[in-house]
Formats: sequence, C-alpha cells, structure tokens
Amino acid sequence: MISKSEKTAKYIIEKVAPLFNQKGYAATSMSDLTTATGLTKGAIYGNFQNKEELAIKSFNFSVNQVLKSISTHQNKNKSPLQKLYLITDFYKNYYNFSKKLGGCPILNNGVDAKNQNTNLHNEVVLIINKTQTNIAKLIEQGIKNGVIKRTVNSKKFAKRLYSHIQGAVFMAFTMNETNYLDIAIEDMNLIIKNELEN
Amino acid sequence: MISKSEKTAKYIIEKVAPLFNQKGYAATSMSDLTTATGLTKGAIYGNFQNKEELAIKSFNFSVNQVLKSISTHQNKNKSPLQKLYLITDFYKNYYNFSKKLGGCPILNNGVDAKNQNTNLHNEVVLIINKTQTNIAKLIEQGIKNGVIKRTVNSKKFAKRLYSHIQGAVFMAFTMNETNYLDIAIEDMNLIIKNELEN
DNA sequence: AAAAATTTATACCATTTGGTATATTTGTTT
DNA sequence: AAACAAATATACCAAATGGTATAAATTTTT
Repeated sequence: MISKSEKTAKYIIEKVAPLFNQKGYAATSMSDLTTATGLTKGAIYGNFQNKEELAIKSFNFSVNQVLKSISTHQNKNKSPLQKLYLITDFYKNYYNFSKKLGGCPILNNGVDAKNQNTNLHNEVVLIINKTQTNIAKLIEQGIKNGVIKRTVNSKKFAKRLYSHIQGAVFMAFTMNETNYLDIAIEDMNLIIKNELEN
Repeated sequence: MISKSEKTAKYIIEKVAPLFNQKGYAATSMSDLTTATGLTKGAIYGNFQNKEELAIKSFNFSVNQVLKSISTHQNKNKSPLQKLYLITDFYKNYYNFSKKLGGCPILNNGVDAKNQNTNLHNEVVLIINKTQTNIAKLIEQGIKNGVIKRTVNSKKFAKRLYSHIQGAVFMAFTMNETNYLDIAIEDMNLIIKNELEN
C-alpha cells in the first residue's frame, strides 16, 4: 500500500526537480519550492529532512528520467555495437528532451555542486562512473562477440564518448544551438565506425 | 594617472573573481565579497553599481586571464596550423591553470548564468563566439597558406574543437581527473592531422 | 464512527540577504 | 596647512533565508 506521504513526496520531487536543475542548489530557495508545489514548508519538511535531501532526490529523479529513456532507446537492438550507436542516436533529441527537465542534470549539477555541495557532487560522480562502466561493458561484450576490435581500450573509449557528448550538451545549451549535438554525434559515429568496428 | 578607486576596483575584482567563478552569481553573497576583499560594502558599492556589474567584470577578468595565456602560448609559432596545435597544447595544463581562477570561467558561468543572469550569460556567449571566430580565422589562414585542406569547413571545425575541449574540461573538473583533457587533446591532434593537414 | 497516528498549515525564530544614507576617513588641490 | 573632493566605513533598512514548534486537518486503524 502506498502511503499519503509517499505520494506527496513523489509529487514534490517531480515539481521541484526542474527548478533545482535550472537554478542550482543554493540559488533555489524554500519559497521557490513552496510556490512550485503549491504546498507549505510544513509539508516539505514533513517529507524531507532538509533542502539538501530534497535536492539530492530531485537530482536522482531527473537523472533517472534520462537513464530510463536511454535504456528504452537501447532496447531497440541487442547487438552491443548497435547499442553504442543508439547512445549517440539518443542524444540527437537530447536538447529538447533535457530541456523539459530544466537542462542536463549531469552537466548542471556537476558544475553547480562542485564547490557548493559535496554530497550532491558525489552523487553526480557516482552516476558518471556508472554510465561509463555501462559503456565500457558494451564494448567488452562487442569484443567478445567479435564485432569490435580486440585492441580497443573500453574504459578509455567510454571516457572519450562521455566527454565528447557532455561537451556538445554544454555548448548546445549555453549557445542555444542544437547543431553542436549533431556535430558531436557525427564525430562519434565516425569514431565508432573507424576505430571500433571490426 | 591611475586613481585610487581604479586601483581598488581592480583589487576587488582580483579577489572576488575566483569566488564568483566557484560559487556562481546568486550563491556568492555580499558578505562573501567583503570577507574576501577585507573591505566593506561601502567600498564595494562605491566602485560598482551592484553585484551584477561586479560579477560581469569579474567574469571578464577571469576570461581575459585565459585568453591572454592562450595568446602568449600561441605566439610561439607563426604558422596558423601550428597555432591550432598550440591551442590543444595549451589545454594540457588547463586543469591546474584554471583551478587558480576557481575553475573554467566559460564552463562555470555558462552553466550558472544560463537560467539566472541574462546579462552575464550574454557575456559568456560573446566570448565563445569570439573564440570560435578566432579559430575559424586560423583555419582560413591555413587554407590560404596551403597548409590546410581547402575542403575544411572552418566554422564547423571551430565548433568541434571548442565543444570537444569544453567537454573534457567539464569531465576533468567534475571527476577530478586530468586524464579527460589528455584524451581529448590526443583526439583533437589526430583530427587536425588527419582531417586538416594537407 | 471513535481514537490514534500521520500529514499539512500556520506562525514564528534568529540570521542573512542586497542595497542605501550618512558619517568618517583619506587623498588631492589650492 | 586649509579647503575641497573622493573614497571608505558605519549603521541601518525591509525583505528573504533555512528551519522549527505547534496547531489544525486529514488518514488510517481499531
């Protein structure tokens, strides 16, 4: 059975996550949160210990939106190599997708939390490591299956891919130009084709 | 003759720029600024209209530190192609270099100002456009000199290079791992060699 | 439906926020 | 050195900050 507070806790996070994502931890005030939810401080502090806990759960909520969507997208193909192409393909629409979340949660919280909120920052690092590990695993699978060159350094490639994508995400958002994503995707697809494929 | 206030204005900016860069505009309070400078609000508001003006001037100060350093580095060679290599080479030490500034001002303010401070964000866009134009000009010079392939799209390449670098800067800082920069530099150098050089 | 437990709203707290008016100090001219 | 101007410090402002104690309302259990 789902309790009342579990429901409202979820409701609060949904309403509040885009705000934290846009404005950052410190710049998002309690009054921002009450107006966004239409609830009072009592309701918020009744469901979360403090602002930080809410911010971290909001970040994880936003990130999970992204991860779930990537995962769904990747289910279109079973080949690890094609799953890699589906990652770059996912980011074709990432500007519009993440705009609904208030921007890319990894980028925004990575920068915002860096010198402000250690716990939140650790959360970001965790997610990045997790994602990179997943990419590396795909490559190792591809190597096993014989579709990816045995010489490829899986961890290094994961870093390359992630770094490349996040750079394009940053540029797309600050310059308000989705073109940056297209360019990076083109780049990555070529790299996968030329350097990975057997 | 340099006036007293010009001196202190400069002093304030120097002391305050890293703070704004680290914490962001909204999260940097006036009391942060007074403690960092050892001055009072009176002194600060006597030299700057408001927090925003100081933040923008601080950003430009930080960015100029970067631009001047790149420029000096580039003076080591006159060939436009070599000047491109000197850009990627500059970023080899960018982690330690920009750490002194409180992080990469472009990255930090690009993300922070995006949904918070339009004027500051416009400043970031201006600098990025300026830098990309400079890169594009180098390529066009290289084409004229016959060292760079005539087929290269200078503006597109500038975007690629900038995006690639900023991605590595983001990853290096959030993951606290300079390795990301090395990987991106290796990548870019190869791209320059394989796609640009005649 | 009554009682108990949970959840939300209200009213408050000390502290801090960006900003200003004015007094005091400092530097510059005469 | 006196008079003037410029720059800095002090004292203040209303509004907003994150957070809490408690009262009121709502669920849940009996």
